Amino acid sequence: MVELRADAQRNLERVLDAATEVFAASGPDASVDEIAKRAGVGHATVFRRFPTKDDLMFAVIERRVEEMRAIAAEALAAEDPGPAFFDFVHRVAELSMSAPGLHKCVAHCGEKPGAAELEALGAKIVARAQRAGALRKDVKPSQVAPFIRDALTAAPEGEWRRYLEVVLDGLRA
Amino acid sequence: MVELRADAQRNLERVLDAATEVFAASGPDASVDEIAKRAGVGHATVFRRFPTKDDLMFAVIERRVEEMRAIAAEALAAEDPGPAFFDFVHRVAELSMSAPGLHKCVAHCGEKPGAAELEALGAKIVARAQRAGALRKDVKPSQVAPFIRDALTAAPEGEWRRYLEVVLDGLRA
DNA sequence: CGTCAAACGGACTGAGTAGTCCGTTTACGC
DNA sequence: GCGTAAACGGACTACTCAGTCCGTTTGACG
Repeated sequence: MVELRADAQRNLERVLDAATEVFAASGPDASVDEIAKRAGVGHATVFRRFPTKDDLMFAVIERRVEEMRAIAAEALAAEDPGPAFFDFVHRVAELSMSAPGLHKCVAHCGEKPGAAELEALGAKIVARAQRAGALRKDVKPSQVAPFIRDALTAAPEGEWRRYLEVVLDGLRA
Repeated sequence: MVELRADAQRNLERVLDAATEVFAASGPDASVDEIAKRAGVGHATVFRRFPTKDDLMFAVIERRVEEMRAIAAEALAAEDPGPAFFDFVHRVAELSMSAPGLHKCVAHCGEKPGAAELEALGAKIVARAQRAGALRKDVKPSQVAPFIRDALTAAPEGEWRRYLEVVLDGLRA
């Protein structure tokens, strides 16, 4: 990726945006044609940047992970660890629950780009909030993320926000 | 279904068995060809009994529901309501967790044949166990099934048995 | 401008799959 | 056995979709 002509760059972004929307809505079975159409390009253009559909899916996920990493960094930089933790969880939950199709995509391409780092950042945020006395200290920081994830995936359609509040209340000091 | 020639009857059973296996393993994306091959018949034979793939999927689910209904009836007939409840839950959990692909099939064909009756039977079993003093009485019988289902679907790969025990312990009087 | 490589996209290929057709085989009653 | 309707299954159609090809367009740069 040495340089990219202006039109190519623009189309690349359009394709990624469209792919995110479509995969988020329809999961990994969405067709490349539909994505190309929504992006306003021919589907050959999609395949020029992403040799296979899986590569495209991978790129979409990577981008989403990057967003989450940014939110995590923000939370780590915030001055008040307690509220920072709760805000972080809410934002990440909102982001990931707004795109149920992407969960299936992640499952589809077993690779989880950057998942480990994200997990580690989450643990740091938890530990910081615990030290600040905002969270109970008898749970391991690394266990909080899976715990919340489980609660979200188990939540019945449209009820995940309530579930999340219950879980968060349970974690408060 | 007035009468069925002996060979037709045999093939019908083979098809249903094969479809159950294949759908359980690969979910709703499994191809009719594969099912037919596993059943040892041509795929036209499958389509003769089940005009569409969805009809076949529906039949497979119906059959599974029937199995569960039988287990529920047994639990209701048992003399000791407490153990009957726990045994019922274990057997149903084992049955449904042994076929993860079928969950996706159920989701695929929105129709859930007999789900309501099954739910009602479950509630009866719970209520009976509560009256016998084996279960805590501060949960509504109708809430127990969804609760357990959530725990199972949320369980990480291969950990569902542990999760189930925790949940069941929580329900004991 | 004029040039040219980069980028484009419509048309094509090939694989897979749901569902149909029809000539052949087989169970079953007589 | 024999005749026949039921059942069978290989071949066929129609369609979708991932991925390729190639003739045309366009942005960048002198």
